[in-house]
Amino acid sequence: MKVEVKLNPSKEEVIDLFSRGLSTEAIVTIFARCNVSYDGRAKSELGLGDRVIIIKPDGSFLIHQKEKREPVNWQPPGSSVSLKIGEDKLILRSVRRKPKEILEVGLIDVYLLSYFQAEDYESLALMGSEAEMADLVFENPELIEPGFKPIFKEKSIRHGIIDILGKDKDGNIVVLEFKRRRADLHAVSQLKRYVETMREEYKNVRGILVAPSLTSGAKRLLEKEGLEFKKLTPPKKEKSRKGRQKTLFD
Amino acid sequence: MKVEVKLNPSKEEVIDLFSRGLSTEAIVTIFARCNVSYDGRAKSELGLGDRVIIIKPDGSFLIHQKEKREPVNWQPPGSSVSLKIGEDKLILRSVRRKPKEILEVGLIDVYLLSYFQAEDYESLALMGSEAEMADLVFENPELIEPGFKPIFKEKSIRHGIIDILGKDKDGNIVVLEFKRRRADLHAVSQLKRYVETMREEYKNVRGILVAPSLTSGAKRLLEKEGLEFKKLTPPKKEKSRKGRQKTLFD
DNA sequence: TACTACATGTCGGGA
DNA sequence: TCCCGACGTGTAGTA
Repeated sequence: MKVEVKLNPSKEEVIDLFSRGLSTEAIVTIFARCNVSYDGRAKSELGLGDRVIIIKPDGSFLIHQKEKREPVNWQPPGSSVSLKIGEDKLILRSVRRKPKEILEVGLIDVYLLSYFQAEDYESLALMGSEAEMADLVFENPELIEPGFKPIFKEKSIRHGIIDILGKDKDGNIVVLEFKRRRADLHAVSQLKRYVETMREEYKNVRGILVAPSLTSGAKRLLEKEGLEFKKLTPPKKEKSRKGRQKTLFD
Repeated sequence: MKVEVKLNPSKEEVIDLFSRGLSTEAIVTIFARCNVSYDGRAKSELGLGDRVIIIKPDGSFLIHQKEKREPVNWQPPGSSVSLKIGEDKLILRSVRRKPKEILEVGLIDVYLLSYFQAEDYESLALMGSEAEMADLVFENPELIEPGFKPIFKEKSIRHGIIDILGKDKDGNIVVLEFKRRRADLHAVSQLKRYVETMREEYKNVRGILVAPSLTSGAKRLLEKEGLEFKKLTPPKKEKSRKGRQKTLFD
């Protein structure tokens, strides 16, 4: 049986179903009225309300309110969960070792408890990352400018890691920084850091920010610093593989 | 009835329960074998497997595999969901308008479908943020050094926003940048950007990175740039309120 | 483990 | 709306 579910379970049924879910490497999902305390890197309190609680077999622990993409509280993979019997309620507790973090959920009223023995051997194939932009340029340097020659990819230097380091047709050293989305001040600062580091050792160092667009502030700073911009949108091509996956959109 | 649930629902039952869940502003949760296609800012494909799907009344759409804190695919709040009848399967589709993004889930086998009319009027009270560090220093400037006088908080300048801008006992301008956790290269670059912007107009500008600690690289860059470090850990004090919330830890 | 940087980041605040 | 920066960011890759 892949799924077990109990509506309005008693305390004993919660304990039973929860422990069976845990031991069978299932995803445990709980709909409950609860309050939540967290203490770790920060500290938080959440008063009573109805939430969806998900506990994954890898220790991930999610508490979702009825809005937003983000869980209101959580614990990352590797955390250890336990269910304790409090005075008048059950308490779910998840502990992370390093850094030490404790999440406690007071289960005031459990509306539903379920577990799901999910079988999943697939992982996501994503297209359009910054890495793919850099790969594309490394293979097709003329996308930057005629005569550009990439030399290093992911080149570690004193104060960071340069996406692509190369030379232009005049022998200038060129630092490329890629952004898959509109580049902001942060991106310019990053490029500037790499360029300044290279200039400690070399003359004639150019810095080019490669992105689909720039924020107004990024453009301002880029120009002030004498850095350059090259418009390029990340490719959404599938990486060449033997068996091509058909998509739902086909 | 707050919760409705159906094990191994038929197509018709999926359609019925799903639409009732949507119309009642409930959180809809589905355990299913599915495949997923996404196209928008990036593009992705996910082959067949068992996942937990959550659709919130604000349009948030989450697809969780059995590992990790992060959903493998998602749609943010404001997206519009619909359920279509495909040739041999149901297809869940969520559309975001701007930027245009489409998420499609092919429901091969629905093990469980439920909805949960969650009532929740509470929001998270979090302690230990960077903003609280800055507030603390604004109230207690001597935490930085004797004679420090904070003047502006969240001061917008040409290339960014300075956390705290003030003067030291000798009349030097002081830029403070706060990090609630170990500060890295990025943090130093950020501080350097603010300091350089201020130096366009003023002499004697100091920059101090205020954080619990520094990465090795951050320390290296900070020293090279003549910037300073002040160790400070974010406070986890509750903001003063009338009714103090008792925690589960009490 | 620490460091570095990406992310379909998400989210909130301010102009 | 865009811009800017924080986030208990999480996550992957690498030394």
